Amino acid sequence: MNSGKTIHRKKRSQIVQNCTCFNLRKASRAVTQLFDEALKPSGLYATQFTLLAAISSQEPVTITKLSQALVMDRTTLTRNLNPLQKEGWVEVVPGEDKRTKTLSLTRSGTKVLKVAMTHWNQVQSQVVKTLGTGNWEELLNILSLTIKKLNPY
Amino acid sequence: MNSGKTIHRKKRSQIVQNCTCFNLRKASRAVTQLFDEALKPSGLYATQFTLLAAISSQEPVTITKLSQALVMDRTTLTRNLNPLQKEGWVEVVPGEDKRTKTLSLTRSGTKVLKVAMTHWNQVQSQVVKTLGTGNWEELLNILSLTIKKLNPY
DNA sequence: TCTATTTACGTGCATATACTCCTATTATGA
DNA sequence: TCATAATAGGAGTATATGCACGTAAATAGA
Repeated sequence: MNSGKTIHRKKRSQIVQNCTCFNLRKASRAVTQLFDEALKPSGLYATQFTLLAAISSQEPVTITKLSQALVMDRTTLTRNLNPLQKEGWVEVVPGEDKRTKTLSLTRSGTKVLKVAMTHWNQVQSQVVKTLGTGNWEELLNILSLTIKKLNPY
Repeated sequence: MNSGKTIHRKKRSQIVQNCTCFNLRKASRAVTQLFDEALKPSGLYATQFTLLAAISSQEPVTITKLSQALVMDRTTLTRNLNPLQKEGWVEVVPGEDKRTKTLSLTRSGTKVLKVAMTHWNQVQSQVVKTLGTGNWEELLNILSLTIKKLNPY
């Protein structure tokens, strides 16, 4: 026989197990830890690798525009740029519209990105292999759908 | 005809688009923003709601054990507990093993969790509806698989 | 033209995340 | 028993995230 408390405990356990937000964040933590570890030799965190690659593929790009592409708050992007600027990997210059700032990679930023890509390829392949190609494709597809449907921007 | 630079740009764009880590984090940001907004009336962030619910379903539980269940670094959990302790929602007491600390909800913690559950139910339902039930189930399943296969703990 | 609004961005503040190094307690095994 | 190893946890440091509020530049409209 179950006490009322036990029933509530089970209920709350179900909530945690079913929470879309919790499961996404949990999976993010697991995968981020893998990528951070794999990218260590390059001196980049996973987030920083993403930023450099995104800038590389869109430069010159303004802060607001890039932040929307990344589904990231504008101010978060600004702060995430700081360590990259300190390292001399990203150049931030005023745009033609004096309100804006445009981002681009420096030569040294391009270099570190190139090194990081080797390690990225390895860990990405490892993840695809571990999940199985079919599962990985399903994951990416459903994440894209989720972003598309729930993205506030 | 494409220049070498254009080709590289496309390549890097593909990398960002296909990166497992980037897509998971991006989706996490989108969904977390939704849940944070929905839970605002309760005074909880999404992460804090998760923590309270997890403690509620496992109390009394030690820090290390809970951190493993959440796929979260032990020290991260310790720090995430601080605001919850300050608010008087979580009680931290030494365990029988004097090295450990056991976590449990206070009466006030149980109360705020109950209020938050109402809002959680709403936003969770909204997400399921927006994605479509089938897609949502697929998302949860593939996230579970990902966590299971890639979880370092 | 000139004012009001919109847009782009930064800062202060708070929480989230994890690595490294450290202490205290428990367990092990010679 | 006692020294050593293993375990649980905390503090310092750094990055990641986003809200509220404020400033400067561009735009719209009278």
